[in-house]
Amino acid sequence: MLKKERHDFIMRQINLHNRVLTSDLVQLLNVSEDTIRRDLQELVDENLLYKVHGGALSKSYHSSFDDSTVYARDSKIAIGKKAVQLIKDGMVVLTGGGTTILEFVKRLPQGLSATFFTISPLVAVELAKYNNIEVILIGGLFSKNSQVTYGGQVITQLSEIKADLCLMGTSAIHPDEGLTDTYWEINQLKKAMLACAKKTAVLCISEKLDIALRLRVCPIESISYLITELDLDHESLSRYRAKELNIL
Amino acid sequence: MLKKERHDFIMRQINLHNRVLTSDLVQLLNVSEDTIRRDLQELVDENLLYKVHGGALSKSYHSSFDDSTVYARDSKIAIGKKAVQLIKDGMVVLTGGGTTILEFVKRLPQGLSATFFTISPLVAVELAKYNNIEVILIGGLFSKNSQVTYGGQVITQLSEIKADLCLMGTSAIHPDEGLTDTYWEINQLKKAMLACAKKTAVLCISEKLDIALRLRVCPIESISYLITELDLDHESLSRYRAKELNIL
DNA sequence: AATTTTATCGCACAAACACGCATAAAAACG
DNA sequence: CGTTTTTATGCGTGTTTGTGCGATAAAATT
Repeated sequence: MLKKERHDFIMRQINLHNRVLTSDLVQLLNVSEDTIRRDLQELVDENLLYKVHGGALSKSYHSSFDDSTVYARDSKIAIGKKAVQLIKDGMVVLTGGGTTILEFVKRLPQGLSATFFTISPLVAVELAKYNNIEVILIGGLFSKNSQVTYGGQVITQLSEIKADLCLMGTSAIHPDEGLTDTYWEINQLKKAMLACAKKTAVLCISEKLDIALRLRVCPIESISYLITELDLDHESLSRYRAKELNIL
Repeated sequence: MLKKERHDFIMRQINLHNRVLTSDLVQLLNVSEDTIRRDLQELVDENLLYKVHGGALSKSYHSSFDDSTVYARDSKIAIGKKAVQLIKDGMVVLTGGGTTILEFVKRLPQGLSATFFTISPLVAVELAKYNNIEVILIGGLFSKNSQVTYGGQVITQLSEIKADLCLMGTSAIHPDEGLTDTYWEINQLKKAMLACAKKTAVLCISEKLDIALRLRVCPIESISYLITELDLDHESLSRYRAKELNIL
């Protein structure tokens, strides 16, 4: 392999994952650590990346990437980390959209090998950064509000899927009313998603607890895991703890 | 073997494999290293390839890396503006992916009312910013390299669509060889896209002109519009002007 | 503080390269 | 036709570049 090709490869990895480990590159490219270090140094000289102990970072990662505008980002990161624990190698996972799911995806382990179905283009793009994850985007009408695909076609396709786990964000959850929503189409969509997965995890920031909206998606019993940013023994969760529900 | 024949051979290798090693050429062509080096140098002087230590790379091999800063952005904006002229109210448009298409989408007029099918999640998200555009994302396997959906499911869905216009980016276009590509799946995809649209516009920055890759998508006659950033009377376009093709 | 991981430096060696020169075939010319 | 000029190629020699190895230093981890 030519040096230039190696450089291109490294830059592709960097642009894809925003970071790269020296040790990974050694394996992937089958050259010595010295060579990788020299490559990285040369790319630094060309001002194409930042070098750090153990690997390198994308230049654009720090400057142009601004997700600080995400509402309650810290909570969502905490939820994302917890959700990652549910994912094992070889699983088939179905996800919805939303910023919480996105934070979850960003925190998946690099080497994970799994199959992900998703109705969110943004989630698909983020998932594509993992080499060993197969990503299937479910197509259909694209919703301008919630940035996911919806409609009859989506529901038809969902009915053909059998997933081990479904991860979804939520608009509202209530200990008695269960999962609820405001829009008919989204409601239908969530029902279909639930129906095709063995287990369901709901990702939910604490401020959406104890709220019930107009349309019912499912009772609380249909949910396998509730993941919030709160401690397990937090008072707000007591009424959920009583139910048949794993709380993370 | 004549020098010209050798040059042609080298260019063919480059366009086919994106790269070539000096040592391989020595063997294949049965000449000394010096001769190969001189050949490569001459091809560099003609601006036909990129020479590196150990061999040479295709000029158009910018393909999938360089994500952070859009390559040749100004050209792509110019192309996008031209392409917008083809879009009228009420049209059904099918688009591929890529940075050129994205620049096109960003330049659509605000009030436009139309239906867009797309295989690119990023394009879908961008299109969703227009209130009167209905966006349908075609789902399927998601390609990590080209960031579009592909595979059997996509092709099946495409076969059910009838679009007025198909807009696609391109890897390579050649006056005699037509549209060509390197990957089988993308090749199949483009064929399917062409098949379901009444007219096709190819968006192509000038440096991808006159290049032929391994797999053929369609002859030049199947294309309705060729859109580049060049002036209409630019010399590089003369060989395309001869064909049945609208040049913008 | 001890241990492991990652970096840095100098060196060695092979592969790739540039340059001048020699040769020979092809082309141009009287 | 013979001579000169041009072009194309290969060889020898010295140089540069790319890569890996070992020893040592620095950083992270325990």
